[in-house]
Amino acid sequence: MSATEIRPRNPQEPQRRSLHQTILDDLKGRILSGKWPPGTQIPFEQDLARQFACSRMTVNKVMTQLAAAGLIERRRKAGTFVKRPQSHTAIMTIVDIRSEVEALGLPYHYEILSRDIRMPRAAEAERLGAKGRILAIVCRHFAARQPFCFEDRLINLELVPEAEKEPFEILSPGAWLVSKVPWSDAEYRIRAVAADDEIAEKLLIESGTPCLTIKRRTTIDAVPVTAVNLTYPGTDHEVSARFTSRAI
Amino acid sequence: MSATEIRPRNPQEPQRRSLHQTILDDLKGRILSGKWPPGTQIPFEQDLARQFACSRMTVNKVMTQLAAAGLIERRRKAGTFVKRPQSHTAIMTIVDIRSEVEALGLPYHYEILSRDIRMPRAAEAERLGAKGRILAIVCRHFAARQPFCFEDRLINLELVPEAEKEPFEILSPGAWLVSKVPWSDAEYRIRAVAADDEIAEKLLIESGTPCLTIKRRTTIDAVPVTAVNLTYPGTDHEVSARFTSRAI
DNA sequence: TAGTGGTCTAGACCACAGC
DNA sequence: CTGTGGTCTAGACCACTAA
Repeated sequence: MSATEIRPRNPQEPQRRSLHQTILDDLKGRILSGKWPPGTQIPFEQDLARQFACSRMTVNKVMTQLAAAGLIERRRKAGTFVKRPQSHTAIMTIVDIRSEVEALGLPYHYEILSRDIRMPRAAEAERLGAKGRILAIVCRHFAARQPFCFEDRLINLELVPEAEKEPFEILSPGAWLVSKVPWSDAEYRIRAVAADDEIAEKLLIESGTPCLTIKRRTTIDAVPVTAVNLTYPGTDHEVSARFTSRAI
Repeated sequence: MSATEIRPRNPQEPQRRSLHQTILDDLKGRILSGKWPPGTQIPFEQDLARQFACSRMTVNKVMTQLAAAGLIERRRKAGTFVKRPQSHTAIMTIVDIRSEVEALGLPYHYEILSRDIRMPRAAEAERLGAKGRILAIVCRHFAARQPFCFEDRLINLELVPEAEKEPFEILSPGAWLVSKVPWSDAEYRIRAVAADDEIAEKLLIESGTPCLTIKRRTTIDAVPVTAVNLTYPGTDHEVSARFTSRAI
């Protein structure tokens, strides 16, 4: 009879999660973990359907979601590829207004003030949200020979052990991390502060000058990657952000 | 023959947009426009399938997307309903730290300092992004009898004409707008400033005190709704934001 | 218990971009 | 021209829950 045809799913597999979710989690995991770095070609729908023993429609639904989420890019005939994430700066941007005014080609450099590998102190462990070994870096960024940002960063060495050997000569720690961990979540806390003596000295301003501080904590799948405090001197720096009630 | 059965789509309708997109835009439009306010029950999948002359699977795909986007909420047996948007404060929160410290139940009030209906000046038209009549409101918010926010707001009367008659006695302009226009997009620009004389007077602080300013512009489908400048005195106020590399 | 959403299929046609 | 993604269907079974 056609009874067996009517029940296409295998009844002896109760499957807690939906097939959707299983496939989605699988593919998403490979992308977020970096196992499939940006540019990687993802198998064709037909192949995936065979691998997961399901219909192409089911795979297609997952791929549609991944594409809508911006994790992959699809082109007819060519195939499907892991997308390079638009960095957070696309939606959350630190604008240096003097830089804007002086247009392009401002000479930029930065210097590392200190670099330390250690177990975190209690406050640092709380700040980062992890208790394992950390890399603590303090540095200054300059634009047009003027200091424009003081950076105090903790990096979770258990998640990013390569950071231990990295000299950060070419890329600043932030830029290097973005290249290493392209997909991540971030929490921001922004406030105005009056410069204390240390900050004032480092940023060549007077104590009490208004500054903008940004505390950012970055995680990937809820695992802390890095925690950074950025201090921008004076009133010429601006954070811009954009929130959309979800594009579809 | 079964040839006609093999081609279920009507060939004389070339349809530029996919059926997906058409249905999605339709439903999305009714939700965003407020024609279907939060809580409204959306027709059942079967009914929608009949209305749009398509299969339930097609409708289901759209509904799944709307649900993933947070615009609707679905419950088995009960049906599908327009969701009340979690306000932007859920992802972008202005934290008053003294309020947190003093826990719940701080006495709150606010006062309107000025209220003006007029055509916008050039700078205001640019700030709002619209040239029609505006309602300009200046007000102060207090917590525990201390001023904690100075607000300077423009409202686009062409989009929200009801604001003209609204006394804002119960709800502050911001809260009132959220109730009127639940779904909107927002751009933020945040910076540290030194209080000028006017701000210092209004917030009962000394000139030059660091303050946090937030400029927010709110749009709905790219049409400006309101532009507001918020100034928080001192260093005890914090903006927190959260960015996720897109949840799926 | 009945009815809704949730999932899945096997197959079909189409549009488009690489080859 | 070939193969990929894009779309759509008619129907099936399942899971949950409100009534």
